[in-house]
Amino acid sequence: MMRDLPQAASAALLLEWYDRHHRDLPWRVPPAAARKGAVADPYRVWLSEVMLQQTTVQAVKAYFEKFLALWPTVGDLAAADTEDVMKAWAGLGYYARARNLKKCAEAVARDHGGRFPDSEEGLKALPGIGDYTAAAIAAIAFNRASAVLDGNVERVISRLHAVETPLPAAKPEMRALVQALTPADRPGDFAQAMMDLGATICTPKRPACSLCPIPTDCRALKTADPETFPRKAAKKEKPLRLGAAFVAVDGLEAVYLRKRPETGLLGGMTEVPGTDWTSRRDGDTSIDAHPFPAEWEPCGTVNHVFTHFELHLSVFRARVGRADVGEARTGTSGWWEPLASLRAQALPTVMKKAIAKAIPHAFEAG
DNA sequence: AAGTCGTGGTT
DNA sequence: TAACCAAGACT
Repeated sequence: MMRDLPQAASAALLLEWYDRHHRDLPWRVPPAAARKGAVADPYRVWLSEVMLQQTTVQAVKAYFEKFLALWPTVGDLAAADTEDVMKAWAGLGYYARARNLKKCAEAVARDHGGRFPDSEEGLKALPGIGDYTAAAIAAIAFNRASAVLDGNVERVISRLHAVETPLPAAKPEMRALVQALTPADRPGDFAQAMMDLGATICTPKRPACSLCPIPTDCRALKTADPETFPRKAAKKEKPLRLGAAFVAVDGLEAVYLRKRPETGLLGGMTEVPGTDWTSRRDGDTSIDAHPFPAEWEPCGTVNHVFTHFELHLSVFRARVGRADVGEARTGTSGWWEPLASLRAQALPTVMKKAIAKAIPHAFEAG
């Protein structure tokens, strides 16, 4: 029988561990509640999974609650103003996720009668839903035995089987191994159990193997140093880019802001005027690149690390009369935003840093 | 298919 | 502290 295979035994042991040690998270239906008939809401599962892409649980919690309060259903989100969605997402990073989130909600409302597709294939056809997220929603919200493979599961499965192939080439191999391990019963809890195991026991560094519920079949534990899995290619070092940002304040304590292009880095988000960010060390970062004439004074430098480069941003500040601001040099139209409402804008973290450097009290309560 | 795309916490 | 990397998707 299936249950006598080592794989089935591991899945069962893992589910038993999950019943006792699962993390309580706002978007989850705990095992005990599920046993009483509680069912996961696909909207909540989808929203949490998109937010959790490359993002820590801790960072997601507050955003998840905020989005749910603002838009309780996928229909509400579909009907929302995109700019409001970008404002609510500001600070969470990877802003293409927010744009795709909105597009996905619209597609679900328009093409699927307000209900998420219940198959992996149907889900993956939606914006912002890739291999992982489609499998996760299918398993957690629709009880499908799909192979859920994220960074946690890659670590767990690569250690269980001592996979020598480096990532990302090893993904198909790992997905097949996960598929073979996934039980027909409780596939959603199994997926979440694998991720909890990876997050709390089978950690990247110093894994707590003595607390692992499935140590018996772990090849990495027997034959090698578990910490060396998964194998990965060495990373490239991040180049340094330089730039300048200009914080203009008018007599009414308002800051001049503008909107970035819809695509690319920080696409569709709000910024203060500035130079391009380049590797050059000459005039491009100088005060001479200001957006309009004023007595610009240097406020210091903001350092910020993006995914593929590091930025040293020179910040300048000036008192500027609104009449002195011409559109000719800015290239795009902007607006004056009062300090009191600055926090509610779609400002990415790097821009909040720059503004705070020029106006230390800019984001204080009030 | 390798590069692009944020941010913050941990070690 | 500098490196690592977190429930990846898209081009």
